[in-house]
Amino acid sequence: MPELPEVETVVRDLRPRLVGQRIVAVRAGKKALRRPWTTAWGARILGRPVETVRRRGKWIVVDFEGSRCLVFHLGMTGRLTVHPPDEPNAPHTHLVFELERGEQMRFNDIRRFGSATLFEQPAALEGFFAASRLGPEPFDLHARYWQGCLAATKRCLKAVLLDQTVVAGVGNIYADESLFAARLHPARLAAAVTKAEAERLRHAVVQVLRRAIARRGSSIRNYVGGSGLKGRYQDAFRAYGRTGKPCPRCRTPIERVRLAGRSTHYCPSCQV
DNA sequence: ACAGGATCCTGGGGGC
DNA sequence: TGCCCCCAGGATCCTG
Repeated sequence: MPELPEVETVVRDLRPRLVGQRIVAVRAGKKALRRPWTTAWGARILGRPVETVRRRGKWIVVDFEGSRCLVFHLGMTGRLTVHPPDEPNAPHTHLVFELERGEQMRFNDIRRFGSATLFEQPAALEGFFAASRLGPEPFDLHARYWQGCLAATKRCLKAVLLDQTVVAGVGNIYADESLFAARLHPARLAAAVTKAEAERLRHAVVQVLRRAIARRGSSIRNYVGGSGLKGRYQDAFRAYGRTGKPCPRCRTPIERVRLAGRSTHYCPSCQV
């Protein structure tokens, strides 16, 4: 579910609620997440103040004083939210972190594609990102690197945008919205686009992501920010989920196809 | 090496 | 109402 704008919103919501606070208790449910939570990890983060809350791609990083960090991925249906202690746990709550002031940060995930992992050192986390070959942030995407990535693959544009080793943070919604904004057909062979088209797409991704962050991301079914608030960018979609509705540029009905295993929405007339 | 498909999971919606 | 099928903001493993 959550792509870069949603994850960024969670991070911004959590930051003022967590930084400077200590975790006084951790409780874990029984069901396994994507990467298994190790019971002993709870004890290793107790009593240390949270130093920073940050984002890398679709990953949420909570750094503690003294070098340990907790890293979350929200998968498709994950939520990381802060609640008053007397509020009952929603179904599918897998981890509860009790904060010293009494509130609780809860990790909830219906489909359990998400994960929570402890790293002992920042270097271990960097090693993990390096091992998974996590690509650069979209906002740091250099023109030559990007053009090189496009030129070096036989895949279509949609598949390249979804590839986290090329650029980190773009998912199905923002891939479609970026391609629409750049007026590029999602099935276009990446290696066949001109330099000008590649630049159009690079700028479109940044613009779409910034606008989505400004609206706190997109809430279609499960997503809420760290404060429990929904996003509003779903009301600004121009292609994603608009199958059969008129293209906001040329009124041609938006079409839907399957590309790179994912539903893909585009205007067959003005995306070329 | 690369690209595409299957797989992990649960729940909601549509059709019959 | 019930059942079955398809669909979903993602990443990883397996195959050809």
